[in-house]
Amino acid sequence: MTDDVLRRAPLFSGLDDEAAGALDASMTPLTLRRGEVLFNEGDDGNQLYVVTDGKIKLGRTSPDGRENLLAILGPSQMFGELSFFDPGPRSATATAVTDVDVRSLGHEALSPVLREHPDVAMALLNQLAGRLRRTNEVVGDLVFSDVPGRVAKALLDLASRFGRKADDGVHVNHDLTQEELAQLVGASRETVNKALADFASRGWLRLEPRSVVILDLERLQRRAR
Amino acid sequence: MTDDVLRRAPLFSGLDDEAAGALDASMTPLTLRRGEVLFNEGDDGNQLYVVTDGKIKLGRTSPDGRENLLAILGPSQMFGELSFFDPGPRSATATAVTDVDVRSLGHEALSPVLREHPDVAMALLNQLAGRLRRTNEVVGDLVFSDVPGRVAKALLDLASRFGRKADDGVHVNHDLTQEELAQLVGASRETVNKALADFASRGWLRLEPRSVVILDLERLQRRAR
DNA sequence: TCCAGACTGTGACTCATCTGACAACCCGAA
DNA sequence: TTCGGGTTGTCAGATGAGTCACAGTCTGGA
Repeated sequence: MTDDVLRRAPLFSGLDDEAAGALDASMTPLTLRRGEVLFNEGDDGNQLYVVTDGKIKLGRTSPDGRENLLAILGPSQMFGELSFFDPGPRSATATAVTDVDVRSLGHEALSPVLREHPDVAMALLNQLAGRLRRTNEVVGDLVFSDVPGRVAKALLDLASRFGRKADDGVHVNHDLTQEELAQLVGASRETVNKALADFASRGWLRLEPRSVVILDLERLQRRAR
Repeated sequence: MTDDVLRRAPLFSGLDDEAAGALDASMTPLTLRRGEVLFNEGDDGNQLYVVTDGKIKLGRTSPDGRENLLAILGPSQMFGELSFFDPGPRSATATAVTDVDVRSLGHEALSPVLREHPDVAMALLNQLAGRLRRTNEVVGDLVFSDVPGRVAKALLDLASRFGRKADDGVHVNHDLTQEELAQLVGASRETVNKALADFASRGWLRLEPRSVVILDLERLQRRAR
């Protein structure tokens, strides 16, 4: 049920059922098709969103048109908070990677909640701190790791969030093209393709369209460091 | 007065004089010499710090010993908040770049303030969101820009925070060795040195030990993009 | 005042990654 | 069933930046 998905969002932690219900009621549901854009880098807007189903990608475009993905977000994850807490134009473009359902929340609706429920503010601080931690990690990876290492790391991250364990390995339906995967790790599609092919030839994983099956988690983890 | 410096910290915005005084009183002052380490990556600890004088660098070390700087912090700036809001080991090492004065604050002292002053929580959310924005920007730069571009950008950032305008240009006493500057932009010392030498030969800036004078802000800005 | 150690400046060599250029493939829509 | 666009797989250069290896310079202590 999408209600469960919502309740699992950090935004709702620390709220009793009544308050959660009230907050939920003030959110607007929204559906997008794969490829549709929710908002663009540079847009105004202070809505905050929670994914209830599907995946969203957050990306930035360089002056010369190349693209870089900051994150892939799945159910229960929040985005759009930057312009929400630090008013200003959106710093990234949000695009649907699959068909998606999201809920949006305006500034007016959340502010009173933050005032009355300090726990929610704490949960959000916690959430942002965690996000900052992970982003710092990404910076480190870009500086220290080579492309195959970053690809391995990205696959493991996707696996931990979207993977399903099966007899033959961990099935990761990431829904990303190799082009998108490349933008996510900050490399060219060709180089990422070679890294994937290499992993596959070593028997660490099996490639499928927009999906991989991880066969040897151990080695992939070792390659990621 | 250091009190002014403190009051300018986001932590204190939204507090009336009384509350600010109380919070101030619960902070412990601390002095470090250039090179001294305040805390290490991996340490436990949930203190939050505010710089009152001097500069602190936050850095991470890769498994093979190379180093990467996440930020250079000056007066009024806060750090150590990650382990504060998202309990866990410190994700970076904090080292004094110059002799420094800082104030530290324990979790026990701030929690009640957050509960009673929602404005402070909002200011902190705002602060973290801003930090996240800038870190995302850094990720983009690492992916899109070459080393000279990143060096130019770093110099401009340092100039905006530590620069003093004079007749012959903007004097930026960054107090960083070229090695540190290189770690900040994620490049080798040699490459950074060459970029700086190139900028100097074009007349965009004049090199001084641990300091630069920016002579042509315009061009440097253009090179940064 | 002198020295040692830490910084800065610069070259030659190497290598990972990007670029550009194709061929092969797959799947959905006419 | 066939066509076409969006994918995936590979190759042969080109190149930015890292590493190594010095020499020159500055600076703070003894």
